[in-house]
Amino acid sequence: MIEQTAPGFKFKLLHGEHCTPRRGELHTPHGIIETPCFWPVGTVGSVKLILPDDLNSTGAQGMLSNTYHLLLRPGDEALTQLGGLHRWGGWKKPILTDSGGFQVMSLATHRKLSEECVLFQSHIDGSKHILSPERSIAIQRAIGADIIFMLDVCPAFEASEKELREAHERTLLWAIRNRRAFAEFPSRYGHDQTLWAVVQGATDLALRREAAATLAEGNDFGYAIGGLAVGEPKELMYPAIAAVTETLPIAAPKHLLGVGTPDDLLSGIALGVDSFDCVLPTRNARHGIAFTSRGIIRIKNERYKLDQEPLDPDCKCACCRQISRSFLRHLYFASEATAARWLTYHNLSYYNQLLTEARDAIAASRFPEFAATKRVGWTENI
RNA sequence: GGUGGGGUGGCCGAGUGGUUAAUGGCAACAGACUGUAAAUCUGUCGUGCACCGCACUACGUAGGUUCAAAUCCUACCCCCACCA
Repeated sequence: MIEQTAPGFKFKLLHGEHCTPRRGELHTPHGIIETPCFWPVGTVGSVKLILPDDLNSTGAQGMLSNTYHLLLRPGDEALTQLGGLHRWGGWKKPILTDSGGFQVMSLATHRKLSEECVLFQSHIDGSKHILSPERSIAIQRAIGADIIFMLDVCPAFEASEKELREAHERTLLWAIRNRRAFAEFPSRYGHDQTLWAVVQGATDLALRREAAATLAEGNDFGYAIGGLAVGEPKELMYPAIAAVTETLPIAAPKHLLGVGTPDDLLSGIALGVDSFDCVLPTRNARHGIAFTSRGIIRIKNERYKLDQEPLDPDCKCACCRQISRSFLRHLYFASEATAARWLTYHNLSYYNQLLTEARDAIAASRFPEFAATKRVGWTENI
């Protein structure tokens, strides 16, 4: 069995040592995560609309939060005084934090990028905040996340060749500073943290391999694949993922940032990805979309007006056990917050059920067959 | 009975002679969303069709003035307020 350790952490590959898909266990100071797994996104320290207990019952094993947003408020000083996010936010399972690298892209109009750092102008009050590899590590230390990511530069899909190259090179240079800062700044709350590198390179396979190979020399505990699902066609996304997972060390856990749809997860798993995070199940829930084993349901659509079926007859979640599509539609149009809450709860439950089944399928060496039966694309569930 | 105000597309509500099939908002219908500036945003929304265009019907009702009217005039109907 392949296993790698770091203070407070262990990643055990239970299946897929020399091939994909992989089935594993990621031991963290806040519990063991069965991989492949999905991390729901709680940008400001909380998954929107969902209480920690409910998040727990969706089957979520961890939560991803965000450095930039928590820097703006409450700020790292307050976080330190409050004892870190685990203590402050009530979520006791593992926490993963994005470094703020995504905001380099998503908030491109609010930042200035230099060789040294990113200067953000707050989208909330216009105040200025510097995010450098050192600052990002310091803030993630203050948050107390189990897994923290290196500050990277995430290029936009439309980025020019030159911008792409710069983002790639800066990400590699910053990796060194990220590691140094991680070594210099101690963890704060008596539990260990682990630093993962972020691989960029857009859909350029050579660039991806180069980034992965260079970063691998740093012997980081885990790796994240960034800069995908930002608008590029899927035919380009999947090879980019493969280029990275093939190049990185087998023993290291690999996270695919910001992906994706249920089908993307199945594809990612097949390519050797161990974990995912994405806003899709939560954001789309608020926008009236449910993911189901038979396709998506746009609950606003008229055809669900008198539909007494549950969202997904095969789903075991509390929503599918208790209320119908028509009632959800009614709640949605009545602008009841519970509509979005039910849908968020269902979507997260659905994602986690899918991954639980995927892990079982991997363990039973029948993942390809399993995945084939689960792919639904973006077809509508009627 | 008198005086004043008002009747606009499913609803509310702008518009007081000419780029008006008629601003907005709501409702309705459809779509987008992938490390969350998003419980947000976009499109359609009188009818018909050969539907990036054309035709028809529309601003209480009926007439009238005018090259041109939701907008001006007359009558009538209805609603609201106040006064008798």
